[in-house]
Amino acid sequence: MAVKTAPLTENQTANLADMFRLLGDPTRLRIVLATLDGPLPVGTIAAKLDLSQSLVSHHLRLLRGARIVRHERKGREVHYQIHDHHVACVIDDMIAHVSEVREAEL
Amino acid sequence: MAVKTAPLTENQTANLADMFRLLGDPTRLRIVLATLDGPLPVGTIAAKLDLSQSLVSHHLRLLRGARIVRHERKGREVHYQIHDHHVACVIDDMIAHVSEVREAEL
DNA sequence: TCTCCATATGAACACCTATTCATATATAAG
DNA sequence: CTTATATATGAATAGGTGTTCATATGGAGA
Repeated sequence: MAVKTAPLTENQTANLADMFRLLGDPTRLRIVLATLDGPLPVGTIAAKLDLSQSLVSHHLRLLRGARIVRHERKGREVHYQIHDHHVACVIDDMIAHVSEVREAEL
Repeated sequence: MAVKTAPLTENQTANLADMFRLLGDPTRLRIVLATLDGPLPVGTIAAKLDLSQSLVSHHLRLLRGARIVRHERKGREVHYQIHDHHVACVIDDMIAHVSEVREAEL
């Protein structure tokens, strides 16, 4: 199936690149992957990934700004989860692609 | 639909991040988007996007290494196109996501 | 109020990388 | 072999950013 590609505006291209760029850092990507499992407080994410609380918070701020994750206060904690299932799909597709490439290599 | 996420190995996560990172640069993304239209020689891509030949070549090298694009010699020219339709799908999904987000904002 | 805990934020630095410029390689034609 | 065109490559640099450390903010309980 050929893909129809209507030309994107400059802003659309920039937004698109931003999304990819934010997912392009290994640490940040690990954080995003962690938020796929469900709403998790910042401290739990940091502990699970063995990262400093500050670093996780910095990254979550960026991810929040791009609407890759959503947050919700629960008492003193702030729980983060993937923003929507569309973002999750994009990530899953890329995982599938990477897997296929690896298979083709072997 | 909830997404089942089998934990990825360190290498898989790194590969995944690399794919996203390569698509995360605006200039490189524009080049990738251009290759969606079909096999194009380097010079044509450079001209169409108003970029230097050297810059385009550098980026194509990286994209080739990650199997995001494929190349084929045609006489003196080297034609580039998107590597496979799976990569095209990932990009289209992200475009759709960005579009949806923009709509939700207005 | 004060204290504790969880998270956010600001500044500073070190590293990475996108870009440019110059040059090399490769293919085709005379 | 020489010339011309198309692409690739190497080095150098300027700007961006991921990380750390220190500190601030904010909610919960006494």
